[in-house]
Amino acid sequence: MPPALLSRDEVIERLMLVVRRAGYDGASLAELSKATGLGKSSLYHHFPDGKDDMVRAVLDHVATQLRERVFTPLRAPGSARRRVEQMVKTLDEYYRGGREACVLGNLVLGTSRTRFRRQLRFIFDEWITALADALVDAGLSRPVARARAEDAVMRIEGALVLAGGMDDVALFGRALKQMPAELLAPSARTT
Amino acid sequence: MPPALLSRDEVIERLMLVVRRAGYDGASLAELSKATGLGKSSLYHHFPDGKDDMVRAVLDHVATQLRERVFTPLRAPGSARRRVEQMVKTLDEYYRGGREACVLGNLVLGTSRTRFRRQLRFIFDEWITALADALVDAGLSRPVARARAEDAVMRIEGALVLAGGMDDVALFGRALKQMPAELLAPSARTT
DNA sequence: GTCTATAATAGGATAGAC
DNA sequence: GTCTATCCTATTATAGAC
Repeated sequence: MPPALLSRDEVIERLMLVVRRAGYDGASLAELSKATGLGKSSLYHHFPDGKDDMVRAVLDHVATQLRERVFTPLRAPGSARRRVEQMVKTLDEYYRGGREACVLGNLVLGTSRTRFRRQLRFIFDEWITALADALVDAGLSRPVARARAEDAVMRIEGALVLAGGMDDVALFGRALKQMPAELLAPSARTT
Repeated sequence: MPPALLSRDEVIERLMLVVRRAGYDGASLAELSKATGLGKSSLYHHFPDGKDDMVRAVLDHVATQLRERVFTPLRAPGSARRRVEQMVKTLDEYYRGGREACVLGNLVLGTSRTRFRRQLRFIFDEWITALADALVDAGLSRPVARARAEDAVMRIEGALVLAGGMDDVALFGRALKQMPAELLAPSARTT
């Protein structure tokens, strides 16, 4: 936002890095200020409603990024398996192999869930729907595809929590690795 | 702790209810005081190091409860399937069908992960190990049992996050329901 | 073992100069 | 659009009476 300094997107990107590490309750204005290089007053200039505004912007930004980097590629031409593998690769990079937490998960927990309910719900639903669409392309029935997509998002969130709790990023890597096969297995018993 | 009022365990139980809803960063002394009916000074009397002490006590309490209600039953005599189903039932009650968050997950996220690293890691590991032992009893190889147990804990944590984020507890119910079958399926492709 | 009172600090937010 | 200075409230923590 400052002419010659960071663009609005860059500012929001830095806010996002704080929020995904500390969550809503743990992200202080002091930290957000430090991370962006903007004084508190400058932050209020760009985000008049304070932290809530900033986090809303972060969620908008995350939604946009997910659309560009995950949802749209999931609907691109090419084999469904390729597209799912691409999603896994992108997530592995975004979460730095399990070392970084999820903004969404961090906002669901703590005291902030109700504050951002609509946005959170919408993003999760978009994600699940995009993934389910790819699985339908791969020949699965709509209900099976939806159930598996929900399961995949669950696992990703859970894998990040467990990898953080066990201090073992390998858990996240393994969960990601087996994801394409489990999502695309011929429909039978797995719901 | 107060003679004639709440026992120490009851106090800690109430602290736990606050922590699992608000997390470390979102749990203020004012709330913890209100939830226990003890003034701030009384809380400091029982937990001299303040919030950190309280949360450590909460984690000890959670570990004890899990041992009594989950880990020990997982190793009791009887069919492995029964024992896994019992775990699922207990978890469903504890998390109130997905309406309540997980203390552990809430402490992994936010800024508190490093503070309670050891305890978190230990509890998750105990849980996974107890579940894996039951699966070995059911005839699975040790590595398959371990991998599936990790996957189950992941799913539980992820299901709570996603159910919270989507505001749809049915997601949690479904995840739990299919858990016994997935854990106990004959070993083949599912790792 | 609990309380009231109080201190000390951090957090969120605003005013006004530049 | 950013800054310094300031305000107010909440938060953590302690002192000391009962």
